[in-house]
Amino acid sequence: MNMRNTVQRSLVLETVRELKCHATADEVYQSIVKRHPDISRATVYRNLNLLSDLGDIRRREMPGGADRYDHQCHDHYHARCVQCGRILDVDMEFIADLDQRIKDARGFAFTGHDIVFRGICPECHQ
Amino acid sequence: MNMRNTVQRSLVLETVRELKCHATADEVYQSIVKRHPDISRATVYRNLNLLSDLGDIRRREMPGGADRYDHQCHDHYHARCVQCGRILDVDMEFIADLDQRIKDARGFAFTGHDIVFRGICPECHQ
DNA sequence: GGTCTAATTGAGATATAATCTCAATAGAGC
DNA sequence: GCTCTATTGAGATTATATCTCAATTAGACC
Repeated sequence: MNMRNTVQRSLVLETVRELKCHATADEVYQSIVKRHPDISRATVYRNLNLLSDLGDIRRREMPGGADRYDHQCHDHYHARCVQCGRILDVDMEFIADLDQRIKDARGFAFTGHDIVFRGICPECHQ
Repeated sequence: MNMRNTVQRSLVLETVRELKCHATADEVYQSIVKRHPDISRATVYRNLNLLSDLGDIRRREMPGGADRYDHQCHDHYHARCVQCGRILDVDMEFIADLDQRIKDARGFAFTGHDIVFRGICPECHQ
């Protein structure tokens, strides 16, 4: 399977990088469609998936909301405002050995973990 | 606003308790509809929300999947099989002071956190 | 540059999760 | 039993994401 460089694929990658953090697929689409009105949502979704698989960007599945796409691929934690849904990076060291603290894995083969803090963001509690 | 005891509300609560752990709204609905074919999905969703607000059950929003409803209301962590989507409880002490380790809260008022481990469950890696 | 071929795209249908609308129903207080 | 209004059922709607398939096009080869 020979991968091709397409205008659309480049646009998706550039846009995720430009939007900096935690853009949803729809935000990426809305941003691209302003300059390229013919791009299809399906193309945006397809390329977000492909670029995530390639490791160029990282998909962050969020509890209670749409998936986010992050130009930062390193492991880090997030906070979500329960009022507006905004996602912020959390400034905290990554706990690499957290799964070692599990007392009984019951045959589960762990590959990673996510921590999402809940709270109210400054904008929301006025 | 006087809350009423309805057959449907009782069924939803009982069913979440019977299904023990992590049932999705659809699983609750499918379970009830066998004996009460006239119940509406909307009623199940409405009551799951109401009972969660009352604290009788607890909603667990899961990254990459439907919300789960838990008869156990205490804080604990979960693991999700990235192949089949199954959710399991994790046997690990709850880290009550985790949000104290955040270096810069940037005005965020934290109310809690969720940890979801990723991995492959025993059934899936055969 | 022209041709070939399969990867990719766009448009729209489909799937899934959840909520909303509104007329009909039925708890609960009297 | 009567009344009031919370609640329900049916179906429409919204949001998120994927799938289908014919048309397009990137890249290889000449």
